[in-house]
Amino acid sequence: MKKLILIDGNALIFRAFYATQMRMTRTEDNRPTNALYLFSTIILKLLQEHNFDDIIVALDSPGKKIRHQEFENYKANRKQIPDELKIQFPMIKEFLNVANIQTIEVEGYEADDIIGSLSKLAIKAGYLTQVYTGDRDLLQLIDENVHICMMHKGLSEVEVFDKQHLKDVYQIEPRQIIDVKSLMGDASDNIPGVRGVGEKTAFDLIIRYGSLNNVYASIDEIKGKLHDKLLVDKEMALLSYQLATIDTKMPLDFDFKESKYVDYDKKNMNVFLKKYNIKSLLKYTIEADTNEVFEVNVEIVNRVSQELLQPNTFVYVDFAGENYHYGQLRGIALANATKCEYIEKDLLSFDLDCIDFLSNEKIAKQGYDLKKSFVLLEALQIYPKGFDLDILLANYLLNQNINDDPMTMLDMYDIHIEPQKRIATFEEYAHYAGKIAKGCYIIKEKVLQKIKEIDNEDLLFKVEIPLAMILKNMEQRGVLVDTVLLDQLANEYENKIQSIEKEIRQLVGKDESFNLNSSRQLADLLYNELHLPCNKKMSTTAEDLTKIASLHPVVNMILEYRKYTKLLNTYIDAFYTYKDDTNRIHALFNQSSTMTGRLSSSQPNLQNLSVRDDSRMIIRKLMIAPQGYKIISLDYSQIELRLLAILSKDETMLKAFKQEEDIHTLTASKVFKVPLDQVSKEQRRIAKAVNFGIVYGISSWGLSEQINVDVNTAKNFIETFFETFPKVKLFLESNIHFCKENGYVVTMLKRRRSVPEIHAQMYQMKEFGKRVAMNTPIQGSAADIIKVAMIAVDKYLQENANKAYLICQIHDELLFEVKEEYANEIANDIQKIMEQVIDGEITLKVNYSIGNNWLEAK
DNA sequence: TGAATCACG
DNA sequence: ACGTACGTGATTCAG
Repeated sequence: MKKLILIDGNALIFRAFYATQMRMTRTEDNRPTNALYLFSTIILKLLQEHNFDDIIVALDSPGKKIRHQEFENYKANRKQIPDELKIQFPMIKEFLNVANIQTIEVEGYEADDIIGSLSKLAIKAGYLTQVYTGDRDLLQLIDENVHICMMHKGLSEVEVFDKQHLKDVYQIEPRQIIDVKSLMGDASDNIPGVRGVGEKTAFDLIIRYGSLNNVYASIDEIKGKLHDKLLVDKEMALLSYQLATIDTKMPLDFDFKESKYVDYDKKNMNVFLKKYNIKSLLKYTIEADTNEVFEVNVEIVNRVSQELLQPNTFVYVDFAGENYHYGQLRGIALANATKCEYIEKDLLSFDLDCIDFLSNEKIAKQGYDLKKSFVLLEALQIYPKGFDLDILLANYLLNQNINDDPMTMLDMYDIHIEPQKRIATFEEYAHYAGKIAKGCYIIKEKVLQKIKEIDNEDLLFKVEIPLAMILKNMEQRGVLVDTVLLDQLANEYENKIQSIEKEIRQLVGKDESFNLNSSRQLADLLYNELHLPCNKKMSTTAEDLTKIASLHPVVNMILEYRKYTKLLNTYIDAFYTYKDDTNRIHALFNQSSTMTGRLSSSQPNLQNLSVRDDSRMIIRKLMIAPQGYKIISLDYSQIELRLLAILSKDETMLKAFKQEEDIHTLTASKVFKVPLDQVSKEQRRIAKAVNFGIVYGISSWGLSEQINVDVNTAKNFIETFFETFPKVKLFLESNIHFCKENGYVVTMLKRRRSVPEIHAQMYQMKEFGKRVAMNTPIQGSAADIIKVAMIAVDKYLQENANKAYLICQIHDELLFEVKEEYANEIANDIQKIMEQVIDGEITLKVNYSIGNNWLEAK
């Protein structure tokens, strides 16, 4: 028989709170967690120690109770929930979510009623139900297949009540609990009962007469004071009967598919417990790590043995530095089914057999992070070839939630390697690298099988892996920096910052102890000392400061100060840090770091150089073309909206793009109901925000915040948008639907992103899941397209060798260094290639420009 | 280490 | 009754 565990959530939460109030536990930022702590302890223990098929936690929903209507005093006596407990409810919900436990709350009903109704449904569905509660009321629900597990004291002891046990203990039938309660009342639930009748008398009466009605039918048999008491409060007793009766016929349409229990993700639970500082429960989550540690016999060799210089050996390049363009590998580890060896880099340089093996195109081999591996090997004049799998990229397609740490990747395949010590000996890190190589060798087929299962072979082998090589070349070439201008700007900004800082300190009378960079201190100054008006939580964002700039001269000075410190600290300094002796910057373009399939850039980030206004944009002038070259920039115009049109097949939107109309103006004309040629600048600006909002997975509240209108106006904009582009609405809805059905969404190239949030219990999480479901197919498809474009362009550049080089990608834009004499021709060709990566009803549009530096090429 | 802030698509 | 736009990375403060 299937077994269902049904938990009276609120009863458990309250008990957990009051039981541990004296030894309060807290998060590091001092939020109380005692109820969360004990609640989690009980649930995790229950999950581990009990066999069951389904589990549900029933919760009270906030708001007016239907029972209030029956008796206005109902629960009026109930104490206010202490604040210390109140703030733990969201944490507990988050816990249940992480624990994969279905929760149920229904507006207007209490947990009791939900449990009552659910237990009846469970009987029909063929379950044996165990209800965990601390509330004796629920004993009335006992049935052949419904047992009540009464939690006592520290909640460690559980007394299981079935019909027989109830009879043994109280000598009554389940339904008679209601009769007893209607006589004795319940102070905490504010059920009045009969004054002067307590537990003992109530039970005696019901045991003797069987029911409340029979008590009154036989009232003449009862003598003395009790007789009078019963008569005086007869009405109260009858009302109490109603109040004490748990509703078992709520209109619930619950599908038990929802409550099937699947084990929670230990990793997520680990993160959760750490977040709330619940150390004592970590044993439930790291058990997997400590259980079985992966051990391999790693031989440290002077020459790699022939057995390993064979097809399908896994090669792991061992590197520990921050940036592989500026550091050297320590060595490489090689593994196959029978052997695992590590060779240090200086010895590798002399191991010609191994070098031949690595460079032999005809011997297939596999690696982890080929981009990084190749850069490191090439620095030793070893030019690897024949690598047909990058297991990092493969794994990235399976799960974007990875960081690029091979240990955590292997963890997911139940290969648990002990983390490396911070200070390790040569033997220790060689051993570690060996284990990774061996682990990767072992999981290789499994990973490929999974790639096949989700039909991602083309994406992996025709897009991501070739792209890795293109990115490698791009990073290696780097971007040339104008050092003369760099020095000049550095000087200028330093001076500016100094003088602004001095002025500010003079103006507000603050010495060095006041830290201008501290937003807290700044907020204190502006809002508490200078009493400038603030709405929200004393925010000092540029946006909010601009609003109050006219009220005090210091505000604009702060904005200037912020601007120049930002430019100096984030950009100028970074360029000094990362430029090599040829004045080139080799930023990283990370291929496995985003959830959507985009690239990201770091060390330094070249994808967020200022563009907003002239004074900031000058940063881009630092990226220059060498003598005899030009910089060309090509960018996709409105790629995400164009994709939205293509993917949704919305006729109006497709037509607009076909006719090269301005999409923001079109939206404005529809939303504001004015002719196309009468759209004002302001209207276009708002329409642009609406269009973006659609791509981000719109909410009327979000849009209203963005464009500073009330929620209803924003709502109207959205509705008009959807009326204008009805298929866009259908498309977005179908994405949500698909996501709910499958738990993931896909892009044009079948790239998957799993969206566990879509099944979350917590409202905000679920809403986030929906927005992700709407946005990722668009943003991710745009990422797919530029990747394909980069591959096509690379092919073209190889055919036109040494004329142009890709140097940067900024999501929808590609930058090239190109020989001056070919600049126009090549820009034209690349434009065509980029535009034609997809063929359909409408083509993509690419704009380009040419200049001596990045600023000019924009 | 996380929050705040600011830079980009 | 909630608390919200999507995707990134770098710097700085404060605990």
